[in-house]
Amino acid sequence: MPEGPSLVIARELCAPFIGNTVTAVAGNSKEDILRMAGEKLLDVKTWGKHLLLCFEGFTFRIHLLLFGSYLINEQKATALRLGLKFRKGEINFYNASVKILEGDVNDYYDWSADIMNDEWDPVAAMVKLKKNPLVMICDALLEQDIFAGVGNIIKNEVLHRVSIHPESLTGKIPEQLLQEMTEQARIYSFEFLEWKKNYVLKQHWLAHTKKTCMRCGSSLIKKQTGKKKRRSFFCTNCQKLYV
DNA sequence: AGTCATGTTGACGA
DNA sequence: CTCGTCAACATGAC
Repeated sequence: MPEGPSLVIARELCAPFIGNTVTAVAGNSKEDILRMAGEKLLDVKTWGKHLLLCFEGFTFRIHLLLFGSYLINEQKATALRLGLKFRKGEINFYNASVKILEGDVNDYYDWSADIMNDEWDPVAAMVKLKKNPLVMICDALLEQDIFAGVGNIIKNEVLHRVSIHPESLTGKIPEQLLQEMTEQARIYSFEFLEWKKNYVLKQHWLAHTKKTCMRCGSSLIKKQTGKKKRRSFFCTNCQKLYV
C-alpha cells in the first residue's frame, strides 16, 4: 500500500469528513483514541507516508507500515486498530501504527521534505544529500528526512530512470545528475499517483520486480543493497556505478 | 503452500 | 555513543 502517492489517495478519500464531528471511536490502539470522540476533524494532511488527522490541539498520526490498510464506509472482519464514525460515514484502519501528536502539527514536520507536498524543496534535498557523500544513493533516496514519501518502488524506478546504479556513492554522482534524480523523485511520484488511481501502476514498472530491463533488454540484477538492505532491481548496462 | 515484501521502531550486544 | 543485527508487527500477492 504505502508510499507517498498512496497516502495522497488516502487523504483524498478522508477529505470529505473534514469539518465533521467524530460521533464514535473504536479500535484496539493503545493510544488514547477516545480523545477524538466528539471532536471536529479540522484537517487531513500527509507527510511522506504519514496520514495526519488534525483536531483542535492534537493530531493523530497513522502509519500503515508494510501491511496496514484502511476502508472508508466499509468494514472487514480483522481486528480494528482505529475506527472513526461520523454522521455521514466512517473511516477504519487495520494493522496501522497510531500515535498522538500533541499541539501544533506544524511543529513536528518539515513540509518541504515531503516529495508530494506543494512546499517540496529540491534545493534543501540537495543540501542534505551533499552532507552525506559516502552514503549509497539507494539508502539516501529512502531517507525520509530527505525524501519523505519515497519507498522502495519509487527508489528503484527513479534510479533506473536516471541511469544511476543503486550502490553509487552520493558524493560521486555528478551534481547535475544528482539534481535530476532529486527532481525525478517528485515527478515520478506524481506519475505513480496517477497510475495508482487508474489501477495501472504495476504495468508501468520498468525495473522494480522485473527480470529484464525494460529499456535495453539485459538481465536485471536483484540484490539487497546499502545499509538498509532493501531489494534493488537494476541494470548494469543502463545504470552507471559512481564510486 | 511457502516465501517474501510498497516499512519502521526498539532492544541488545559488540 | 555508535554500529550492526535481530525481533516484532502482521496481510496478501505470487
